[in-house]
Amino acid sequence: MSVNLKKLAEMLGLSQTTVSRALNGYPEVNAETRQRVLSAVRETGYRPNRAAQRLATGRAGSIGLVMPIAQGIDSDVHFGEFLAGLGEEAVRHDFHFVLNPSAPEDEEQTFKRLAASGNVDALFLAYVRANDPRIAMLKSLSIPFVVHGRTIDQATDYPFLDIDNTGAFYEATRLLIQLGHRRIGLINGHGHLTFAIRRKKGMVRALDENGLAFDEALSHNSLMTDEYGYRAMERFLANPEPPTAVLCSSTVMALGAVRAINRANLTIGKDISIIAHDDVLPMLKPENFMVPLTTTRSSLRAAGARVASRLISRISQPSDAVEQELWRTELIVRASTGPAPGRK
Amino acid sequence: MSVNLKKLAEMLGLSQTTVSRALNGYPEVNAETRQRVLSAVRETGYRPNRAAQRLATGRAGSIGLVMPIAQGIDSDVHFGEFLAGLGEEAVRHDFHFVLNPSAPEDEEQTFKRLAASGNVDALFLAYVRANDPRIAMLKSLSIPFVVHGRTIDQATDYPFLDIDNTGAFYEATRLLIQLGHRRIGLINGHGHLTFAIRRKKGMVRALDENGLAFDEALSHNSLMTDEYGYRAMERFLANPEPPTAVLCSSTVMALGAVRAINRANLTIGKDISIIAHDDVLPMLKPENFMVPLTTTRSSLRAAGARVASRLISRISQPSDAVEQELWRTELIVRASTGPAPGRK
DNA sequence: CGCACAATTCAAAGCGCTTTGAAACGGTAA
DNA sequence: TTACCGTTTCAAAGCGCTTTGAATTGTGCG
Repeated sequence: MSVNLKKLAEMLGLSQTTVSRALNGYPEVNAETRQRVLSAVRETGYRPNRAAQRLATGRAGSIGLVMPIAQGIDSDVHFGEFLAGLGEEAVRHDFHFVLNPSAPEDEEQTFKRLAASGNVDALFLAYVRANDPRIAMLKSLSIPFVVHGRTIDQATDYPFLDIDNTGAFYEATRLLIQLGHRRIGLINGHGHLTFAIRRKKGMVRALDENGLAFDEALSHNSLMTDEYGYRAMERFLANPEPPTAVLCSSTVMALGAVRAINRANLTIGKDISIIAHDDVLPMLKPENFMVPLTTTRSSLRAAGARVASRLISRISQPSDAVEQELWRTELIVRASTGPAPGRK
Repeated sequence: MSVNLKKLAEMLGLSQTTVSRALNGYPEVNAETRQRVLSAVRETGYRPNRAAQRLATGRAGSIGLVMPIAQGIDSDVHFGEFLAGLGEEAVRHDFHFVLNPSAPEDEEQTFKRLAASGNVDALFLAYVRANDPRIAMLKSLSIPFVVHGRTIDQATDYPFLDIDNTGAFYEATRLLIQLGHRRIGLINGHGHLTFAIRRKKGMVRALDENGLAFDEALSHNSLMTDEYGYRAMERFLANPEPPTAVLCSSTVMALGAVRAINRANLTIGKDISIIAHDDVLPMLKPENFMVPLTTTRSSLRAAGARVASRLISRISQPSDAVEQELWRTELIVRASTGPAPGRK
């Protein structure tokens, strides 16, 4: 059995109160006493029991997140990358996560349970859908939270961090149109997720402004993996009027799309242009593609770190301010975009 | 403020004891009483406070893991995939994780803290090194743990789950040799990690048996990303005597290697053969490569699920049995391997 | 010399739950 | 009737910590 406060106090001939205060940096403790306590801690390897601490203070030093997972559901690299960002920041404040795996259909329940459990000080929500009931629920929970992304049809009167998805794909599409492209495909994430909806919106807007129509036959929605990227592109290329350019919602999907293009013996940047959204995944850099990829960029990891930081500061100094951030993305032109074929 | 046991008991005109027992399925509670309690719980939305529960029982319902992360350290897809496996299993038992981010150099400390905190019932260790001090530490901690991987120079008298890395790369190398390859490169993970060491060992053994020598100039160790795969392959190809075949420790690295090969205008499976270890990452399937990849396969996610399952059963029924599992890998031949050039 | 006051320290209550040991109750055997 | 028993319920202790309110000591000053 390891040492606890009581024993430690006995050993030192002090009361638990004093020892506790010495450890938690209260000013009313004699400097010398504090030193004695600290060195005793070092000798015995004493660590406060977090559960007890939590019960006593009500604070947990942890951030709760729901991890969407179930048998048969593929893991998402993007989730991992975001987590890395959260972690990077949390480690600096000695916070940890309570990762609650949950089947997607139980998520709402899981959130409730997590909040009520007293296990976490704050919650974090991702994979936002257009009209997401989980947000109303979070608001009712009286525990700080930050949403990554934001709803569409609903009032956005809650703290969030989102990137300007509409703007990103608007700019990207505009660039393609300027380059003379008229038929542009879209390989997107799941259609019920708001980032996907907004990206499409941005694209549609740019098309509209130029008198072009969005062609549903050149549109794909799915989990963002290499494989779906490949299949989507393959399908596009089989179209009687194949696109001369394609927008991809992730470099992971772009990977598959590129493969399909190569297999069709087309040249990227010449026969067909491609722009992908780059979440800055370390394992897959756009500049390292055979033909370096033009991208709209925004670091997912940085977003994670920022969310963690906001959550943590919100915990230490509760406030009702509804912080909202909308990050711009960068449009970085590399070799995968070029003038539409038969033009120049 | 939400309902707690005391209030609930008052409302029902029962003692806390009875309510608690009713909820935890003790037999000595009148069936009717139990029903009353359960419906009251439903109405009030009562959730037991986990911290209190934990303090009282000493059990936490959670698995602790240390997430190696820090600013400037890239996240690892493989970690995410393993986590997905852990999650898949944990969700079925209503367990959750305490994810403690930690800078790699603090990991030992973090483990200690985690164990002492009372926050977790079990620990999990990955990224094992040849002679890993963390294992001795875990053993001294008197908390169940499972290691993913296993040490090399140390006695392996602790519970682990590992795959037969040596065997995997031994077989793979043998296949290449049978196909006539004499110069084989190795693109591996970090050199201090045991899986990398063992894979190299397997390769060396097969070479040895055929009178071939391992050439350090055709060997690369690093984090397993696309980019390093590319650079390594590029370097190999610049060698005065480039390899005719290459072994990759991950499909992610293979991705880069393939790119380098393409860029050099060589044909995979003809000019150069490639075999990669496949962790079954959903975002990157070997059969979807331009030239489908021959692989040694073992699902990282399945390993995660298995580790979780063992950890959980170990928690519910403590035992001293030291379970050890060594999973065989499958060698799956696809189009990326062919006879050595100038032979056949 | 005695009192007010700051500096330290302490005992005890309380956080919300589980669990031990005892009590209450009706029924049954003696 | 009394003793005994199984069933069901309860009061109270305790998990390890924080925090409140009081006690103790030392100091400066009138």
